[in-house]
This record gives sequence, C-alpha cells and structure tokens, in this order.
Amino acid sequence: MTEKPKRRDTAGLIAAELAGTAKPHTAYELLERLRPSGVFAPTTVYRALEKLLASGKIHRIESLNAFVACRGAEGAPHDHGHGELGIGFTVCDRCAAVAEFEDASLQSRIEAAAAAGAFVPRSSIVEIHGLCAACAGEGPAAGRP
Amino acid sequence: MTEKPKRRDTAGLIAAELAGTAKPHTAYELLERLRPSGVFAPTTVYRALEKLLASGKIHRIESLNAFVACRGAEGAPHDHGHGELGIGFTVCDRCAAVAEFEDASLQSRIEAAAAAGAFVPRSSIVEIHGLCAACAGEGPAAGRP
DNA sequence: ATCAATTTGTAACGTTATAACAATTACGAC
DNA sequence: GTCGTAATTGTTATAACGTTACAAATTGAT
Ligand SMILES: [Zn+2]
Ligand SMILES: [Zn+2]
Ligand SMILES: [Zn+2]
Ligand SMILES: [Zn+2]
Repeated sequence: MTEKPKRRDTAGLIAAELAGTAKPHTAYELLERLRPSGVFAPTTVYRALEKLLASGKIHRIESLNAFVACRGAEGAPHDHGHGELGIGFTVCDRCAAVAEFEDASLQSRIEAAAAAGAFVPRSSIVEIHGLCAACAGEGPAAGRP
Repeated sequence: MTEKPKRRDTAGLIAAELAGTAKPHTAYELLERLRPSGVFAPTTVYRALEKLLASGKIHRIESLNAFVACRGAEGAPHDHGHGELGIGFTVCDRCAAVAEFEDASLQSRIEAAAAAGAFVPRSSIVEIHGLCAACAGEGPAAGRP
C-alpha cells in the first residue's frame, strides 16, 4: 500500500518527472511541470533537487545546468553515493539524451591525474559530448540544439 | 615592437587578465575589470570569450561557470584545439586554483566508455574537485568557498 | 496546550547568458 | 577620395539559472 504523505513531496514529484526519460530537465522546466501540483517558486525546486542529489537519486549535468535520474550504468539504479569518482555521462548534442556510465579504470586514471598534481580528489565530473547511436546514423550533427 | 590595435582588443584584454593566475574568473568579474577600459556590456565580454575559447587560448570550467587561461599540462601553453578529448582540470574547493592536465590514457578510457555505449564523442569535460597540495596541508576542507 | 525543530512557502534579489538591432571601423573596388 | 560591403563593436533589453531572507505551517515532544 502506498503512503499518502501529509506534506507535498516535491522531491518525489521531481523524481517522477525525471524517471522514465534520458532527457535532462532544467530546474525551471521542472518548476513548470510542477506548477499544477502547487509548486510556484524556484526555491522549492532547488531544495528538492538538493536532497535528491545528496541521496544519489539524480545527477546534475554541469554542462547543461540540468538534471537526470540516476540510472546506473546498465539502466538499473545503482547505489553510488554522490560525488564518487569514476562515473560519467554521455550527452548527445543532437537529441540531448544522457547516458550514465561507471568505469573503474576511468576512475583510476582520474586518481592518477590528480596524484600527479599532488591534488586530493573528492569528486569528479566527466561529461562526454557527441552523438548518440541513434543520432550518429542520421547525418552530421547540428551544434547543440 | 608591439602593434597598437586601432580597435580595442577586448579578447586581448581578457587574455591579459587571465594570464598569470590559476584562479578562474567569471564573465562578469572580467566585465568589472574591463570597465575602466571602456567595456560596459556582457555581450562584449562573451563575444571575446567565445573567440578565445575557439582559439584554445582559454578554457571554460563548467562547474564554476568561469574561465581560465590555457596553460597546458606543464605550465607552458600547448597547442590543443578546443574540445579535444583527454584534457582535464583540477579545481581546488578551498582556494579555487585550477590546474590543467592532459593524459593520453584518460583520453583512451573516455573513448572506450563512449564506444561501450555506441556513442560518438566530439568533446569531453573532466573536472576534478578536491584540495590542491597547498590547501590539503591546511586542515580539512570548507565546502566550496 | 506549548514549545522547539523541521519543512515548506513566498518574495525579492543576484548571477549567468543571449537576442535583436544600431553604430562604427576596416578595406577593397571604383 | 568615396562608395559599398563585411566584420566588429556597442546598446538595450530580456531570458535563464540560482540564492537569500524571512514568514508560515507541520511535526513531535514536554
Ligand atoms: Zn548514477
Ligand atoms: Zn541523440
Ligand atoms: Zn589548455
Ligand atoms: Zn587550494
């Protein structure tokens, strides 16, 4: 049986919006979608996003200022905390689809690069831009639409 | 002998501001600094930044919305075009110092991760947050000041 | 019931980035 | 020279992204 929360669960609403799509959504896109549910202020959205980020349920794509649900490497949600090294994303510049990957040897390369500069790493951001498999078949790219 | 440009060389002014420091500057910080030189509008700054990015003279740090001069891996400017795979940055969360590195094996890991998802990479973003050598010695971190 | 702690809401503001269009400068053709 | 054109720069306004400060509501204890 599903519990009906006494308070509105903004984080839950956002998680639901992000689930089921590989397209990132900006905070203001989410705000628009949650307006019918009574969410009217950016603050509310950003607070909920913060919680979801902290719990690892979503990820922020820095180069898009947007957010995606965590899907793990294989489509199944995994249990990394936030900020771990060795995870990354591919971002299609044509259709905006984002895929997540986790790669231990990428992680070790990042740690090695940090070590080479006597740098103590705490988190890393890896975002690969290009064309997804579907879009690569459809002729040359068109910037970042 | 140095050529005196007939037009104001906004890109040159920005390059001069960014040279000689490892601290990233935002577009609006640069605007403030260029105000005495007669630059008053964000547009002007962003246009100049665009050119500098295209020519590889500066890099954009996505996670800070800020810009640093290209210094290459060893402190000497190198000649990568923009968007190449395999370059990355360390970003100190305490003092904001940014260092650039280039790592062929990191590049090959990124290409492999892309290939695993049938993704065609065109550019990559690698930013490692943590503490620089100087700051790591000074006690625990303090968020991202 | 009263209290303090937590969560949510509201309003205003600050920062980052772009769009649309006008004015100026450079430069070759005439 | 001056005309025409392309490239660059300037101006104004606006869009997009994010935070601060504080008020109101909910909760769970005492
Ligand atoms: Zn994830
Ligand atoms: Zn695509
Ligand atoms: Zn560089
Ligand atoms: Zn530091």
